[in-house]
Amino acid sequence: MRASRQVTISDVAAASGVGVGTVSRVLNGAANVRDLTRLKVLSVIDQLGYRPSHLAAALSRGTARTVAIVVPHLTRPATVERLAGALAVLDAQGYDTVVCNVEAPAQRDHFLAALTTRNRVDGVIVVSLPMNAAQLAAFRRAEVPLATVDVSAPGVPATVTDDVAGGRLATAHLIALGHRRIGFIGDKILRKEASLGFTSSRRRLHGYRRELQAAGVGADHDLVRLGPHEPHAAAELATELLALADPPTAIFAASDTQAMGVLSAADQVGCAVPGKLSVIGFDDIEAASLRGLSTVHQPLRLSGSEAARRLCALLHGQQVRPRRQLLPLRIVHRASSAPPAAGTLAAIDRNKPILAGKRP
Amino acid sequence: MRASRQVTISDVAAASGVGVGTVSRVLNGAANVRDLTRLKVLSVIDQLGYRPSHLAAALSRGTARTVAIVVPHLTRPATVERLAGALAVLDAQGYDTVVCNVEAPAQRDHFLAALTTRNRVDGVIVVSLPMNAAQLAAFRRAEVPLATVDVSAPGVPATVTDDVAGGRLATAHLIALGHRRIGFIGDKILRKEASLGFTSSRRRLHGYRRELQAAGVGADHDLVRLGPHEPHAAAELATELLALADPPTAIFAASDTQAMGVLSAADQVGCAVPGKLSVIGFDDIEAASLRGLSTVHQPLRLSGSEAARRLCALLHGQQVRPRRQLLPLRIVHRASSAPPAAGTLAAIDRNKPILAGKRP
DNA sequence: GTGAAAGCGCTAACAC
DNA sequence: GTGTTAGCGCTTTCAC
Repeated sequence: MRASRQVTISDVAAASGVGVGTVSRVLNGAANVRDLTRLKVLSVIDQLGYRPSHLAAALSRGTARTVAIVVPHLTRPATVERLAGALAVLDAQGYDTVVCNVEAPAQRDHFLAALTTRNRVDGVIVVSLPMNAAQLAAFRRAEVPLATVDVSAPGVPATVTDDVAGGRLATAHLIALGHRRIGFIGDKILRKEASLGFTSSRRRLHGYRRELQAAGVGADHDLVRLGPHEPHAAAELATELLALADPPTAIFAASDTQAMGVLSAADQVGCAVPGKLSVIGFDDIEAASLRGLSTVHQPLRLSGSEAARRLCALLHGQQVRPRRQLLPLRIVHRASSAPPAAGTLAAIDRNKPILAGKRP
Repeated sequence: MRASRQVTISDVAAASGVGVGTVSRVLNGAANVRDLTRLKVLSVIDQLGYRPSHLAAALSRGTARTVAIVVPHLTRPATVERLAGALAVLDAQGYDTVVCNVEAPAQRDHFLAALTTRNRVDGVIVVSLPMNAAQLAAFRRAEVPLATVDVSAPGVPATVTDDVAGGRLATAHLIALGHRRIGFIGDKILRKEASLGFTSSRRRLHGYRRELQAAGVGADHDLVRLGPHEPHAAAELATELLALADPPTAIFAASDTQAMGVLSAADQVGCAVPGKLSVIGFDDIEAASLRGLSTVHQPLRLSGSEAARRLCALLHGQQVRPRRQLLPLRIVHRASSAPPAAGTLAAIDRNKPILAGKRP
């Protein structure tokens, strides 16, 4: 048909005077091949410039040795850190990794649907994105193993942290320092169709409220501000908070990204950190250490690599246990948080004991 | 052989009372199928729960509709921005994208070699990584189309900026503000085996030197400091510079990441920016705008999307022209750069005219 | 508009 | 150890 065909495994077999099976064994490093035969085959491969077809091998084998990872907002530092963790493991295990960057719900649904195509990928890691029942069912039907990071789904191995506990940790840190008026800045909750459905900010807010309550600190609804995830948006909200008649002495931002915005807002309005305002974030991205931001550390990279490791186990037919893997959280106390200024402290009741037991 | 086989296209064909060819046409949305036939086939597909095999289709078609992108240091903001740009285009064009994150030379060589396997990927985008002649030859032999970002190779479509010009731009900006003692902080040049071979920092340094010379400003060798790319390393170098008997009044950092380190070092030693020290970076990553860092803007996201667009053109058999696509650079003047303090200015010759024409 | 048949290039099971 | 062979599940001519 075609003028000059590609060199195939049978060409190599013919030229080496062996069968295709033997060539395949050489190619795949199977043990049972005589050294002499191997050398002969190898030299013919070289002479003929033979290059195996990845696709043909994959079809024959029945697996592409490829994994997909679906991540929202790839460019966010926390996301890319997780991605890097997963890639490192997948790579070491010999899997190609297809990255699906999701910026909108439609995209998420598109990817999730496409990945259940048979033989497309051996497994999928889903990061932070809640899946609906239909999507989960599709994966189950397609028998495409799934592992998640930062989100749970029934029957799916998940690598998560306790965001509620993290919210409490952050809040407790500020309370322990003596703060009583503590603001919260997090993600705005959008209507379902427009949103990717992240839950971490909401859960951290929940932790914040619980901890305030547990400490007997009255919650001021006005100190909770929600907006887009971008630092600039967080900066605006922080500016509002600082302009209040009775401004907070500390702000807990639901992510380091947003905390960066708070820091820059404080800078802008000449509010000293931590002198007049303490700030704590969440995640412990690289920028946090550089700017001396106190934060709740979560092992981002590890979350990616653990999910990958667990997916690989699944692909090897092994059991994954526990189903829900809980990664630890801890406070990292840096320069952005300190006891409130004396003048502010004067306003609070020094005799009331601060609830203990939650300190980092 | 196996107890219950997967549903294949011929099962669908049989159940629909048509040939496999017709089913294939329906699957691929070919025009020449009667509506009634199409509906029938579609309903059978649904009934049988048939899911096409991606691999089989790919082998038969001869292409995996997959592209690989090889990026160094994925987690760096500039890198991930480029990646996101490329992914968006590749995605829209219907390609899966395999991401290869390179952190060390051995990994780079491994990926580059693996990607020339036949039928593995339809094309490859290489970011920032210089390739040697053997690697380029391998791609040519394998007929795997290549496009590069931020690095050039003979015969390969490249999407780049003029880093030397960028270095001059940054330096000219500082000179125009009145600075004469201008420090430079960039990447240390490692021995070849240990290094990924990035050239941008070196080229920006070159631009810095050229511009100083063109402006008739004497270059002080002691003001040029090279180290690891990490902000902390840059911070250390900046601290050294600021501790000099005759410290610089401005620092040009070869990347925003390093500039962040400079900013935090200045903060640390109580050196006001831009009061006592002006700082300019390079890249214009998101953090730069947040921190008010003056910088040389380069269109990072665009560089990724353009390379992807050009690779796609190549894959469609189209010519790509010009071979070397030069993306524009421009100064973004923010709060971190300003004229030097009066006391410092006094030391320089006010009568000597500042070379003009290079201002942003 | 549709069916039949010839690959695509490999892996793996089995026989020797 | 090594050769033989039967798939893997599609796409794509080419007739009709």
